[in-house]
Amino acid sequence: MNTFQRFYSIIRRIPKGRVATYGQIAQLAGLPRHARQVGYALAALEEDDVPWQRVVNSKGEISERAVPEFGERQWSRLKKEGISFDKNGRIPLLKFQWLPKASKTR
DNA sequence: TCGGTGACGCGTT
DNA sequence: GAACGCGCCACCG
Repeated sequence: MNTFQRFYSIIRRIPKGRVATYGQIAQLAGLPRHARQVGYALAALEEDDVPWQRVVNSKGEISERAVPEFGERQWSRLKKEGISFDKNGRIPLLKFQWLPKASKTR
């Protein structure tokens, strides 16, 4: 299993209505400080079986990228999952961040 | 092999 | 809080 797939498997565990940060994904994958690689992995993502929209940066914002169109799609998907944004366009992590240990089931 | 780039994050100023 | 600097590493020319 390569690095990317490790990240993908973690991301697939994020429950609907919750979000996780890049750094968090890296840490859960056993690779602390590899947040950047997580972003790179998502950029190279093709499959649609990974809830990439649930991954945001440490400030709770949707990271900017080459094609703004994807950012808007991410925003609408999260909105549809019940996640709300504050007036700064950020997600209140204290309320929506996924906490693996707190979420039972293994 | 080398250097630039990139969905990032954290400590320092 | 904003601006910097640096660590990290896969990918590409």
